[in-house]
Amino acid sequence: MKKVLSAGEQLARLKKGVVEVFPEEEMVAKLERSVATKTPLRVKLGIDPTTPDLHLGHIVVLNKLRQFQQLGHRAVLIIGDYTGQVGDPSGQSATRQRLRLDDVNRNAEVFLTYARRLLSDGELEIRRNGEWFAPMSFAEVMELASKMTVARLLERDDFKNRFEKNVPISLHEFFYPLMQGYDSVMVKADVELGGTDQRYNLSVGRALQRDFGQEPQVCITLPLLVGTDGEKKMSKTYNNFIRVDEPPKTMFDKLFSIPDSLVQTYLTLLTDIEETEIKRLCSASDIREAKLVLATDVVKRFAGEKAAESLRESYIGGTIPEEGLKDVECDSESIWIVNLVKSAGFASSSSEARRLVQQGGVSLDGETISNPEQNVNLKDGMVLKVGKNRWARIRIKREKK
RNA sequence: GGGGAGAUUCCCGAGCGGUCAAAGGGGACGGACUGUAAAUCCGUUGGCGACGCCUUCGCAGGUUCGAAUCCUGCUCUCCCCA
Repeated sequence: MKKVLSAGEQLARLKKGVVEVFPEEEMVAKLERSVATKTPLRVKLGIDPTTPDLHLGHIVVLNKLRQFQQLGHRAVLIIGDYTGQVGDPSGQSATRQRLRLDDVNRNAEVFLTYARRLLSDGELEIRRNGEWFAPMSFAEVMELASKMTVARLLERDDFKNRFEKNVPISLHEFFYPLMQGYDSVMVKADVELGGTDQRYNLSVGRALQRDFGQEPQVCITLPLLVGTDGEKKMSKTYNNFIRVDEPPKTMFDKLFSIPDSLVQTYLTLLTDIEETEIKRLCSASDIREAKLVLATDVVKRFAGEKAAESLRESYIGGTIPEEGLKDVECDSESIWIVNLVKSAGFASSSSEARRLVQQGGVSLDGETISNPEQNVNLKDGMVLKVGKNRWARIRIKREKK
């Protein structure tokens, strides 16, 4: 392990990009004790695997968790296989559809794949909250429920609004914050991370830990990442997101194409680059340099150094990249252009593919194909480009034997 | 329980018997310009190997040569009164 930084230095690094550390005095105390006793802090992050569609917005908190690891602390990642079935009511104006355990488990696998790429294995503990919720008896559930009052639950706006507007609140939704808080008790968390929308849930964890005779955790909230449109929060519904499983080239291009006003935020929340360096990059006359750093750094996390560097160089040189493109398999060397675009997943219908071709948005190895009736001859390794930032590499599938 | 309004293509929203694949706006996508940014301009926005054909206007029937438009029933949503 590298040399241990002082509590003050650690705090300064950890505060980068965060909205709130509360209570901050307790954070300082915990860090000081950790340095003095050489004991890592247990830093909890709970994730409900409610969707297989992960985007960079989900990565912000993971990134912060990693920063804790880099300072020698222990990451405790909780997969909410039970809480996921309840559904977090935070920010919801109606009861969520409940998920089945199979779905939750499948989503969890996807999530873990990416989480492992970002976090280091060393100080990592992965727990599922079904581990303690599944075997609970009704009596134990009642015991837990007795720790919370209805008034405290109704303090939070989403519940209050629903209650006042007579929108139903199912009892199981009331349990959600309690469950999340109990997770903190079970893993004896020193710190818990979450988005700003998690403020209430995080504080319930503190209260419960105190009830169970533990030292309460410190809560850290992080901003919700703004989407590529620069306005609304990143979300699938607004179609302003960058998926984590995006082909590297696409991810690079999307990151490069974000509005200038967003560059500083993205660098702060998605990379480990220090604040002074970020300021310098963003105040430079040519902001493209900052975008280049951002795109390279983020892509490196997901696709590896080699692909990221290759993309960076191809961008600087204006050439077609060697690495990082999505592959499209074709079994014939001659194909109708419309079908090629469709099979690459760049159009959902022939009509749409035709339009793209007619509008001059489709090119093969840099040569624009404008006739939608055209059959093209393919060679293995050719690059298909659609629009400004959708690319794919052609792979001819050879029939064996 | 009583009374009223409405369900239109991704979203909002016109259309009220043929000229409707359905105005307009938003969004999205493509092109030009640029810095693969913003702004601006132009174009596209149901499907089909496609100048023709097929399927769309809550659901199911009916009237008509012809229906998103008229009639009947059903489902759902919203508002007012109790």
